[in-house]
Amino acid sequence: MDFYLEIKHICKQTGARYGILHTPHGDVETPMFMPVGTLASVKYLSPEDLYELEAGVILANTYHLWLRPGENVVANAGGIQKFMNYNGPMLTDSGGFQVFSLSEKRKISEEGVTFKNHLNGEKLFLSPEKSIEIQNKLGADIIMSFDECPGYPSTHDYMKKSVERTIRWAERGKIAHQNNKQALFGIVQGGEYPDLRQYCAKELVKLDFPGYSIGGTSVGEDKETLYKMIDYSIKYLPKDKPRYLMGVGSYDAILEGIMRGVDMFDCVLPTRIARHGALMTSKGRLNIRDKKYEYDLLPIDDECDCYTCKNYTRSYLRHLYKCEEGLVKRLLSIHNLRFLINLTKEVRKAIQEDRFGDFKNDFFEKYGLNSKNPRGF
RNA sequence: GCGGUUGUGGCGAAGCGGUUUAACGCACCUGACUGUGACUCAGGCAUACGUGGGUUCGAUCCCCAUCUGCCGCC
Repeated sequence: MDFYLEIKHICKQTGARYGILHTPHGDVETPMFMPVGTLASVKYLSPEDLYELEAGVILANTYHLWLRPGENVVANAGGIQKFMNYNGPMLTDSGGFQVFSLSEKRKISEEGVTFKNHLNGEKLFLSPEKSIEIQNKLGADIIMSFDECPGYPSTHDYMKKSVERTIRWAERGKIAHQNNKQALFGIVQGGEYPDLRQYCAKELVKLDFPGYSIGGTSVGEDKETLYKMIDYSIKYLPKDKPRYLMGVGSYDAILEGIMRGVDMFDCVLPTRIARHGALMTSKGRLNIRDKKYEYDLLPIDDECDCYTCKNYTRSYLRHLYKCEEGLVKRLLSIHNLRFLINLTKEVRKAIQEDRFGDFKNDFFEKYGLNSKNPRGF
């Protein structure tokens, strides 16, 4: 089998997992953070940048690639890795999140979701089978079940119906899945309701997926609720399969997730906020456009080893940002991604040395994160 | 020299006798962004009605003078 998670160590202090995820496009260590490249491109970064970042798995999106350039264009190029010239593991999201994010332009039925194409208004229909068919053609190493991602909060009544449908969709997707080189993950939904999370997780486990995602997260819930969602889901998932927490990229939530047994994270946060001038640093958040950096010749973060921090000053980066020079988006994206990748790297080391609990506490203390100020990013 | 025209916060630009804290853009200063519809969204600052008179219960808005820029003519 080309795809499996090899658990190498479990932290005696916390139970957090260190492992190696084997994929057809190479091995990656977990826990890991996966940059998002929706349209087969991590915005402003080249594959060479991604290699230097040690980015590992890159995400792309079924819905967006379906619309442009179309899955056949990608298949014609030999699959998404060849198409975008990234020789590493990739993952495609199913389009389920777009049911949430494009909620004003869609209608959900048992069969699937009717979308209004956000580019030209054209009516489109995406079903579990269609999503899998597209993902088969895109050819990523890891693909996602087509799920419904309800907003937060949703009523128990609605969530129950939604979860039952998501489970049926997962089963339909599994039946439709034809490419045995791709690992299809089931997605646990159920909002903040423990009974629905349990039900969903158990039903999906019966279908025996090679990995499981925790979805319905990062849709407006607070951090404590997010952590409950993880807890309510993860305890029913098999220990030998990878767990992927979808859409979470703030560093505090990543650490909390890892402590709870999560192996994989993805998020647009580091790249999106970078494009808007906000940076994650070992001293907390920094906004490069702030006037106080006008004459500042220090790097963004003196503890960072990224290309940007090794070569550029805050003063220059601020100048680029203020002048809207495109280069700044690349340089800042590189920094934020490297920050999270380095964080998970340190976490892996801490897990192997059975001190992840201490690491997490130290980190939170250093960043001034506590119950009074629970917010990282 | 004569005629016309213009003059509103750093810049551009509404308003044209009585709902104005005098719009709105840009710039400037901040904040947000969590399976990317995103160089987006939100908020804030600002010694702004050329100057001096006059008409009016009331003038950015009307009249006179003056200064400034622009256009045209001798």
